[in-house]
Amino acid sequence: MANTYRKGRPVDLEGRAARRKEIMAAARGCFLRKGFHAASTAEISERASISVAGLYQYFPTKADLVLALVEEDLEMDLEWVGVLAKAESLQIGLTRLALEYANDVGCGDAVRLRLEITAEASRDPKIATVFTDVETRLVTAVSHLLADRQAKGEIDLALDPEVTARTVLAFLDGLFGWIAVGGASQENEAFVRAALELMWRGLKPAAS
Amino acid sequence: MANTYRKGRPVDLEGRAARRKEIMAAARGCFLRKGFHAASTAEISERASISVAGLYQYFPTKADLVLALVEEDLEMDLEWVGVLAKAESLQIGLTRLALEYANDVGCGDAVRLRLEITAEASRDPKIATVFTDVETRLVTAVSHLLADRQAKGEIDLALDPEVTARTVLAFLDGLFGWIAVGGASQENEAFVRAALELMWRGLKPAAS
Amino acid sequence: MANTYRKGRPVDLEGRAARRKEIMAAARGCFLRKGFHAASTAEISERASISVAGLYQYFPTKADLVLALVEEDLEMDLEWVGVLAKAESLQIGLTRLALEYANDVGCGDAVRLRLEITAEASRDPKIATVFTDVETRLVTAVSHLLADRQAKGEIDLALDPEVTARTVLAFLDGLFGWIAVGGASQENEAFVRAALELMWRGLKPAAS
Amino acid sequence: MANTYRKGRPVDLEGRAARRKEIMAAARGCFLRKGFHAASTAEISERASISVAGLYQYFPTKADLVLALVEEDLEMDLEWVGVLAKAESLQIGLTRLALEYANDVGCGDAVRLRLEITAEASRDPKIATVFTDVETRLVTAVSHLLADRQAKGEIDLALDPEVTARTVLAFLDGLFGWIAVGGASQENEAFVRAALELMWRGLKPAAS
DNA sequence: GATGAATGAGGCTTCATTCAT
DNA sequence: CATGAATGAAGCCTCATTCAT
Repeated sequence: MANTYRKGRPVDLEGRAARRKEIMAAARGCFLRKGFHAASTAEISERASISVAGLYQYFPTKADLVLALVEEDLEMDLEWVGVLAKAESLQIGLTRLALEYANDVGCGDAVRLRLEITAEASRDPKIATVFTDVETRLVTAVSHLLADRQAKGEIDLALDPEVTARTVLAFLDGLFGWIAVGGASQENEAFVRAALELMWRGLKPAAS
Repeated sequence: MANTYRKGRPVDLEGRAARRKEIMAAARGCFLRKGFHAASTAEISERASISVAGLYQYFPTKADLVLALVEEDLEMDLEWVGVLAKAESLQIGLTRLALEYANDVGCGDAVRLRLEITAEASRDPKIATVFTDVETRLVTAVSHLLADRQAKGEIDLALDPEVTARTVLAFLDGLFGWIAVGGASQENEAFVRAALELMWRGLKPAAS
Repeated sequence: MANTYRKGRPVDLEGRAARRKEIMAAARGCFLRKGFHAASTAEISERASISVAGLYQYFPTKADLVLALVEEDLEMDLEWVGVLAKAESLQIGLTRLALEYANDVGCGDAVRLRLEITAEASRDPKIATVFTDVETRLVTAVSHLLADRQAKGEIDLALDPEVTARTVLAFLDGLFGWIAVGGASQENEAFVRAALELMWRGLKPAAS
Repeated sequence: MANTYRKGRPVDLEGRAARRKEIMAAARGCFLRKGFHAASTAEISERASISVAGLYQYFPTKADLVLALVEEDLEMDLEWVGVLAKAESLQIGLTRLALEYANDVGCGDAVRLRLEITAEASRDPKIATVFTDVETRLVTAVSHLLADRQAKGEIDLALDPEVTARTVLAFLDGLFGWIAVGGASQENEAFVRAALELMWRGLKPAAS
């Protein structure tokens, strides 16, 4: 009945997806330790327990692997916005998220990879496209979030949502960047609190 | 007075230093367009109008060339602090500096190179050392600057100078980073003004 | 009469043979455009609408595929001899055949493939064997043809049939080779006519 | 005085040219035994007693090496024409040249390489260009040669020099091709004599 | 019988670096 | 000091082939 029958060995979609993830995880590790250019396909495939030729059945090019990783990484930012939207207040939610981030070792990795991504985006046009695309969506999402919080009286109504969204995002980028490069120390928590506090003084409605 | 006499042909110290600078300038251009790893010594030496072997008489290793560039680049940050110290007010000086920066094309390059440096610092220990060293000095300098301005009533006395210094530096890093990768557009000026304004709301003394 | 009964699912001999031909046709196209070594099994199997693994069920090795193609190609030469044998006169038949050949685009392909075959025959012993074998048969066939025509007074009786057969074959090889690599132009017809005319002057009985 | 002075180690023009020749000789051997595609740069450089990287200082690409060889090889054909022009009669000169060729082992190699070149010319546009270019020059040269010999009464005046030039060249290509692939046997001499004799019957003035 | 998945071996090319001139 | 020449190691990618499904 079904005409989707195809002769021969059926495609193992699950297996392929899993292997793909494995490769991407391995690649993330390598890129993290060496950067996109210094990490070799041999290294990546070894860490992924696959042959080099096998790797090329999942990603037609090293550049494509990088690109997939970049996309995946950038998409994660959008998830934060969703999390923040559900928080009782933006300040509380943001602080919680930032602290969680500052203390998790894996998150430091994510930030360091982001650094490499940003650097590469300023050279490779394809990566730049993906980068700019996600960035635009991110700004929009945060704009809406801020507008929402303005309506709730958490943020000064005089601030333009979009410009402020960019400002906040830039600020967070800088903040996490400093934490990631300095290495996660115990002082990070104090630093994060102070920095967010300062930002918040700029965001909240002018004292009536 | 001291006997500086030396046998043989005198070394042309000036010439050497000049050539060194030329090489570093050429290297900066290459690293900017390709990154530290993707830029080759052949490429660099060609841009510097020198043979590849000649390059090795000024820098024993490609890594050393990178390091020299990193140091030079980071030192420039310290100069800003000096400039800011002489401004009539920190807010005015900072705004002027930031706008100047946002509009200059060459400065976008500097920021993009900084991105590469930061990314590399998170991997190479030697670069990390230089990086952290300059960072520390920078924090100290900005701390003093802030303390100075606190004394003049420009900044809230409740803020701890050192932590605030880090916060401000992180914020500026994020700000310039966003400008650099987005490409210098005309909207940059509005963005910079808004962002600094927001930061300033957080820094200035609480309305009495 | 003989008991041809066989257990299990009967083999679809026709289907197999057809598929084999398809693969060979696809391979011919690829080898033509890239040569034996540069054409990949992936490319061939794609053109043949079969999986790479599937290809290996028809030909145990790429070399075997090449060999099969070589055999098929060389056998075609023998067919010409048959055609020529039926012509009213050798000169007329040969001219007709040559012109037909020179004007057909597909025949240019055949000649170009023959070039590759000859080149490969000078290296690979297996191909050389097939090549020499067919060549020998060809020479024999043409020898008989020539002897036959000698008897009819079309060709000088002083010429040794075998040596002359080789000469004629070599001449035709050269002729078609020049046409094939030069690309089929309208001048080809004049060239073919002139060349055959010259050859014929050498073959026909000395003016009595 | 001379302003051609250049600092540093002077270029060893002789040495470079010699090395270049060595590499080309090695490449010729490899290409002969395996063909352009099957012969590897590793193999070639080993036979040339140079590192693989070193090879790339003389030829920027394997394709360039092939091209250089093709050019060199094709140019040799033009030299024959010069030799033939000085012969007492075209028939004598050609026979001498052909026999010399048929008996020399190295010449068989040259013909086999020519086969590969012709095959490759039908695919690679660059090689095709060189090929066609030399071919054109060759036809012109032989045309002049034939016209010259026509004036001396050696060749039938009714024959068009250019078309005949192509015919003769095609014939010789075919002839040498058959000799080269069959391997140099003792019967070659008889074959060559008979073939040339046949051709000559077609060329010489009609018996008065 | 036919397909998807996997892989060792190898191909071309480039790189950072050295050494003689 | 500066250049030409050379090279081992490595990088990305492809190939012919096998094997489980």
